[in-house]
Amino acid sequence: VMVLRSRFLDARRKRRNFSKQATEILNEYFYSHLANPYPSEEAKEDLARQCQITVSQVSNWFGNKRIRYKKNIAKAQEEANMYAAKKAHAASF
Amino acid sequence: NNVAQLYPWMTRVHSTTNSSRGEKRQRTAYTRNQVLELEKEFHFNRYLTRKRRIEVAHSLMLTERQVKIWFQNRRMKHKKENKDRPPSAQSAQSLVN
DNA sequence: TCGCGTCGTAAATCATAGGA
DNA sequence: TTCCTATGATTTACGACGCG
Repeated sequence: VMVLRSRFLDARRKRRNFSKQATEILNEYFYSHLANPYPSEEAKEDLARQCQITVSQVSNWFGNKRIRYKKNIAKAQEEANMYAAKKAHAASF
Repeated sequence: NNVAQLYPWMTRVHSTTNSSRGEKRQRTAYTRNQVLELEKEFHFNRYLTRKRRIEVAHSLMLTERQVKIWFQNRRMKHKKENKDRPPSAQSAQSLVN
């Protein structure tokens, strides 16, 4: 279909991936709250500060993460196990 | 070993608008013209009267519900733009001295 | 009880970033 | 450079809850 959408005036084009550290912080929170990965407004604000991004971006990240996790449970679980192992290792010190 | 489990949030929640099997929820993409007209209307007034909503819905081939929801979403978008956005004026707030 | 408002999110889709 | 997938943002559509 002719998606001759307004390819102009779209902030999405200036998108930049988050820094590796930011993604790491978000993933650690996500996997350490896997039973209920819905950060409160306050938690989002904390994450936003730590990651140097906006609260909206934190919300977008969690929304995308949840949906994509569901899209491929198997693959996502590998990552989940990885973070669990990492956490366990860190706790052993 | 495998710490990941199937928590309730991981289950589909929207499957279908109603009735029987057939999954896959479809998200209709409004045409450029529909969005253009809706934006014009929004610029005119952020809230629609029942009467105006019916007129707009009919002229754009949308349901009243779709128009109502479009306006609700549009208002939220507007709010977000004027919130996360305005670091314009004075970003000086971190003057802890 | 209706009916429309906000808020937070689901799910699909868009648009580009980034890497082989 | 050319694909192709990963990723962040935006767009429809609801559910939950508030208020008049």
